[in-house]
Amino acid sequence: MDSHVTRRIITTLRDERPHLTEAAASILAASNAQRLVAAGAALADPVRVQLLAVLAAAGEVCSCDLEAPLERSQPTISHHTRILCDAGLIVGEKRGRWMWWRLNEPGWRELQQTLARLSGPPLHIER
Amino acid sequence: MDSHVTRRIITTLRDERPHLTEAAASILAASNAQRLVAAGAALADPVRVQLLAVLAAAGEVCSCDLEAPLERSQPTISHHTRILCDAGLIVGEKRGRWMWWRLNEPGWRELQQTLARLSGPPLHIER
DNA sequence: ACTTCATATTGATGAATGTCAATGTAGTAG
DNA sequence: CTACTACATTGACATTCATCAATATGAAGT
Repeated sequence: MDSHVTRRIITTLRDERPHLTEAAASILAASNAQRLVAAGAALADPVRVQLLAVLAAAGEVCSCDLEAPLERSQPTISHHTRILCDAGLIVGEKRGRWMWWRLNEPGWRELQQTLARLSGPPLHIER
Repeated sequence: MDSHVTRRIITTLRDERPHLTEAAASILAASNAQRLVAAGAALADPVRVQLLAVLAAAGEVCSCDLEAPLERSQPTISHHTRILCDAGLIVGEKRGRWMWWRLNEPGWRELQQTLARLSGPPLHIER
């Protein structure tokens, strides 16, 4: 018998406790978890983190100007910008032949909210 | 020195533009970037994110009670807890033969500060 | 039209990663 | 000491990923 399992628990689950899965879902819905994983994967590479730092510093940078600071080939830069874009962390705008990238503030806000909810002071960030 | 770069283009780089690298470093130091990459890698797996959600919901859970909700073998659970622990997102305490895991609040705080700095606080977190 | 430049895509390759069975280690109880 | 339990580690395998060369797309200028 598994007896002692959890210590601090949400009131609704205190007695039941069969599936921590449900309690976890109440904190992090599946769709949010999925986006968080994508954001994590985007942040899981030093080149991409450096890329974000460059954008944070310069505000807006085109792809070709990323090759030098990141010391990667053009296809590799394109690969990384795509991953960051898909994760919602940056957005690109094509002007002429240049692709201008910048941080996507809404994406960052959502990420930080998800992390706040997870790391969670058991508070009500609640709508 | 201009230091505070804040987000919009820095005057010193507008014309010069040789090294975005330095401007990026002023926003995200190498050691912080490294920790961010580790945290990102830790969050880049759905099983680990689920594990974090379980801990967030239950407060403290031992390894053996993670196998069922995560639907993974014991070695795999051990593998994931190790990665999350190395990333500073969880901490474990051995009591008896059980390993009790919980979220590591300082680690989360640091991560959120790094993200806030990267995402371009319209503010002055300024040091 | 043609040329040039910036970017995206494809294909290939070596490296990293998630998974589990098998085994090792340590703590508890008998 | 022996047996059992919780967890960690090792080894092997399949998958994913980062990288670049080569090629394709597209946009602007001549």
